Amino acid sequence: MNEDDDLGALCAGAGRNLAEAERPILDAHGLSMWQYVVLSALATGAASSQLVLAQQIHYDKTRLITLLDGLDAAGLVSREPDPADRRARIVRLTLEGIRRHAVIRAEIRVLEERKLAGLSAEEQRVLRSALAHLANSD
Amino acid sequence: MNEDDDLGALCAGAGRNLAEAERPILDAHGLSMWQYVVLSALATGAASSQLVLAQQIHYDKTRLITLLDGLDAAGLVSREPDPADRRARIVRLTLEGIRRHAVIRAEIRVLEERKLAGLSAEEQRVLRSALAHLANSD
DNA sequence: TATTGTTATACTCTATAACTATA
DNA sequence: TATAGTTATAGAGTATAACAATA
Repeated sequence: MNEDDDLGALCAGAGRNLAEAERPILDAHGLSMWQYVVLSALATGAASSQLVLAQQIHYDKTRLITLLDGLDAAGLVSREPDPADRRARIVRLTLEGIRRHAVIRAEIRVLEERKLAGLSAEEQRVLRSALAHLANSD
Repeated sequence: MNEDDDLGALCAGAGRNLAEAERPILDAHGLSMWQYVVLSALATGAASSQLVLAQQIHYDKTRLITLLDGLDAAGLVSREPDPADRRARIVRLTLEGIRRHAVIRAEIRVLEERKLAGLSAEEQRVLRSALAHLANSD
């Protein structure tokens, strides 16, 4: 992976490296990457519907169902009908879901710090800022 | 996509954004993303075997075959037996492959510059350097 | 009539195993 | 015996269509 590669190739390489390193952590907790993505999304607040959650994480609404089934069975998320629109189901973390997500995230943060070793604090700040910029640019 | 998200999520978000923007360019040239990845890998020099090429781009050697079949049929790559080991086939870009890759890469670079607008030259340099570091870190 | 959640189905992508040829 | 390329098959992942409940 070379610095004058396409930007997309660089992002893909970094993302693959991180994903491979995170897999053992998620495996140890019995979660898939997508399930962890759901927990992370819900950690910032409940989703007003499953459709909204699916769009938020760029995932298919039909596939989200089995994903939530697993998290529900594990007691990590709850789905309750929205009183204001009983078609929709509000998805939120349970107390156990909050705790489990915090544990996994902490482990992943430790891993990230190891991966980022060698970069200055300023370089790390620019990296995060630039990636966020790219993710939201048109 | 928020700056204090997991680094993996940030890379995934930036990578998805770039990939979606690049798709129309590749579609216009009748190539898949993986086929472009092959052209890019070969642009830096011929691959001594298909197995080496597969490992280089983190792709399955069995899937690489149909990928190369397509590129071969399009006249963009050639596969010749290695005189030193006739089991292996040396893969290289044809003249047309070199030309086509250069054209596509130029279009992608223009796109990248648009995506990077808003970041200073120094920030862009740090971004590329940090991503290359992440892609190769243990 | 439109939308949410759901299920069922088809399709694509990826991984595994076995075969041929060379070494 | 081991390896490169290939093919065929099975499996996982993803997308599409149709249905029930509610708006």
